Amino acid sequence: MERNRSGENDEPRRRSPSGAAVMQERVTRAIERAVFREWAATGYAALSMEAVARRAGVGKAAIYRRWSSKLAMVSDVTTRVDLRLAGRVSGGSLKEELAQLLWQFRRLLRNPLVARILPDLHAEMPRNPELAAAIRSNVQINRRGRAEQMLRRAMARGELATDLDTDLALDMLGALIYWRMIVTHQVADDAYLDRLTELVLRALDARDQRTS
Amino acid sequence: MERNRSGENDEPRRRSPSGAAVMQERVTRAIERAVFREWAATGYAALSMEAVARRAGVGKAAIYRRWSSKLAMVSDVTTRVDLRLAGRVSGGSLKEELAQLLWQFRRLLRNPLVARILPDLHAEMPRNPELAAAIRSNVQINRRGRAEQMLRRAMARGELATDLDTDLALDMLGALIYWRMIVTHQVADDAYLDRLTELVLRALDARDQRTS
Amino acid sequence: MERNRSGENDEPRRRSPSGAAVMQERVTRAIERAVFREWAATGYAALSMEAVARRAGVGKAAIYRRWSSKLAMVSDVTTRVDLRLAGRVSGGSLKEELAQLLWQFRRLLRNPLVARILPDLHAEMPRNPELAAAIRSNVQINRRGRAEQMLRRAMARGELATDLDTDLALDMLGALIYWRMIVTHQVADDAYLDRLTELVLRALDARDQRTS
Amino acid sequence: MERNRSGENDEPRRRSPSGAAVMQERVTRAIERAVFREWAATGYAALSMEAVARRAGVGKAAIYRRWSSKLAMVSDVTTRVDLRLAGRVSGGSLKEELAQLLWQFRRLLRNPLVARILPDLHAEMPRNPELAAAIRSNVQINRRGRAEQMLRRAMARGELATDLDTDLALDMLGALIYWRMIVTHQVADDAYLDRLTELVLRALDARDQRTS
DNA sequence: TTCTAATCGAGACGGTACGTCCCGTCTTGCC
DNA sequence: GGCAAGACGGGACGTACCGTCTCGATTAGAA
Repeated sequence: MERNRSGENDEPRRRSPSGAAVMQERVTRAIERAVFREWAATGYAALSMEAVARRAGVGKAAIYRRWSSKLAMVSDVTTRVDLRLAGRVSGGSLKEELAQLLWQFRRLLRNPLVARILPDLHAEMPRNPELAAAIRSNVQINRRGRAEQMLRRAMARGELATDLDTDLALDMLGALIYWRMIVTHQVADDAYLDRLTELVLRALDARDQRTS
Repeated sequence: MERNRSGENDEPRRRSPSGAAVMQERVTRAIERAVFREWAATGYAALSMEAVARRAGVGKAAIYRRWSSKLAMVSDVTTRVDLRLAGRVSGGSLKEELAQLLWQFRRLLRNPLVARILPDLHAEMPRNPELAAAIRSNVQINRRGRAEQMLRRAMARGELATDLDTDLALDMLGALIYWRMIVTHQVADDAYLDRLTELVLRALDARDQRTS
Repeated sequence: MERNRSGENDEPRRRSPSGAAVMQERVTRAIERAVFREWAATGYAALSMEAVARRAGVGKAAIYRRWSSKLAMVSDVTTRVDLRLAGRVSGGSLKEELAQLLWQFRRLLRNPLVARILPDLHAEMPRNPELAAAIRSNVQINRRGRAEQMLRRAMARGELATDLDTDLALDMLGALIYWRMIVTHQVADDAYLDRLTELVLRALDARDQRTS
Repeated sequence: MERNRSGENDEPRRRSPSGAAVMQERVTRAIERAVFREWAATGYAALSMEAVARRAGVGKAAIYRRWSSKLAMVSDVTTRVDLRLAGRVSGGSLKEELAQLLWQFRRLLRNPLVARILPDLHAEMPRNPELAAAIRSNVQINRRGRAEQMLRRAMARGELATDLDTDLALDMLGALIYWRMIVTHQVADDAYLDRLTELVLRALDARDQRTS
């Protein structure tokens, strides 16, 4: 497992433009790029701050000035991926919206970086309350909020009972794909998602309003 | 993140019994215990052989004599734990058996060592094919097998349709509790398990045969 | 043979002065002191880099950054000590200068560090050409040179024959005290040095010029 | 620096002859042979008990049953060499006996094993009182005693003054050769020994009785 | 001749040190 | 004041020996 040697950094090192706080931004970008490259090359556990700094052509201090630890850096960088990969959910029926949600989630989990860092984050959470809080507020609530809105819209349309067990319903939307892809590492192809959609609708006792 | 200091090992160090080749067995046990405790405390990536040796009151060589690497040690030791914690499932109806299964799974995940080790394991699997294979064959298949037998018994009793989507059904049995307890760290109290039981039965389109 | 335990280092660890690149110099000094202390306590063969680092309150890397091996460190550090301990020799007569030389040498050998390090050095020399060369050029030639000048001055004054066997004479000046103090570990008190002075003068066939 | 591998021992391993306490003797011999071979191959510092045991085809316990440490083993084995190399001193005159003594000493110090282990012993003595006592009683007193008898014979013959400073005289006999060969590593050829003989006689104020 | 005690080779035991790498912090001098 | 560079103390890596201890087999001398 060969690492970078001195001078093998990927950044062009043009200091001259001499703008202002432009440099800091450039440094940040260079670090982010380096994190992704190193991560892909070595995996999370073997990802060393030294290698990231070397690859980015940056001092270690510049990294620690921005993030307090490898995990913090990595989870922050990851968050950007998450947001970029998330999309809007809208459609005429619960079934359509549900399918969009599941497909989006699958797309997210198919991103190799996400698939590798998510379990790391979940594993670290019980050992690291601050991280846990950050993840919960930034990622889960966000995602859960969007799913909840979808359910509420379906209730408003009469597709779902208004006394639905929302809590449990929301768990179902994330749990099965995560379990399938991250925990048991089985395939989750289109057919599986179709079957899963039907299962969820059945479990939620959904009624199709359009055909009535 | 506090580690052991010199002399803080957990083993009583009684050499005197002096029986036979008992010592080697005792050393092995001490190492296994230490692996679990260290793992729970620091996580897989930060699990150091030195800390394990220190905690077990053992020389590093004694560990390397048994396993060639951290991975080998960890995947060997891991395969022992699940079997010990698993129980039997039997009862008159699908609902009863399902409840037993869910309660057992919750008991397993409430074990702090397991709760901390499992996500680490899943995080490590995609980076480590050998470990993944070991886990899959020793743990998951075993557990999935027991759940599948439960479903088959219910089919035989007429509680489930014989064309049931078993694959998806099995996912449901593990996914939600795991998601709830390990991924999102929400509470999974008795009421939640009750609601979950009902949800699963509804999703599987189960029919209660006793009342007919 | 007790070694240092954690925290028992001899250095006060005051980082605050914060002057300039003073730190590197301070670290170097601390290592040198530690080398001498450890050497005297355990001998060259048992001198471990870890013990030196511990005693100096320094990381091992700080040592290896300065010297590539134990030998390099030791032979470099050694060459500094002799010069500091040497003194001037001057006086009206050969007898007086000779006495000064012997007393100086005794003072050197009475330094416990020197008394323990010198024989180690001589023991190591035949096994280690580089060390031998370093010692020879830095220490022995220096010392021998000063003694030779003393003899030449005595010749100029007519106290010694000009065809004196200088080689042998120089051996005599060092050999007996070393043998007495280092090899056989007998006492070398003032009376002994007086008797030795007379013996040397007799062996060299010296003539006192002042009384003529 | 290649060492022995398992099975590469030099001893034929014939247990069958089944004599009596013959085995212990055979083991002892095998160890001694192995010590010399290893020593020659690696030097004292790198001489490991494991390698000696391996080379001798013997368990480590068999060595430690005989000697308490590497140094004890080595100095014991060395002693046998010393005794074998020592000879008698006898002749008609002090000059002749003195020459014999010096030549014998040179022969001893020319033995590479002796030349390497003697300084090790002297270096270890101040750190190891037991070893010091053993060396002093077994080696030095022995040797010093033989030299003293030579001086007494010379006094009886009238070649030396009866009020001779014996202490100092004895030092001279050992000091210069040791200094020359072991400490400064200069050559000590026949011419040097001749000159040294003359120097000693002059220092002792010896009178040749045969020509008078 | 049988039994008991000692010794054998083998190798596991708890340790220490090796020289290297990386951690996260701190210092320096350039820009 | 942020930057890159890199030294700092620290700790873990996997290996080699240390000196001790345990093992079952072999050998010893006394009963």
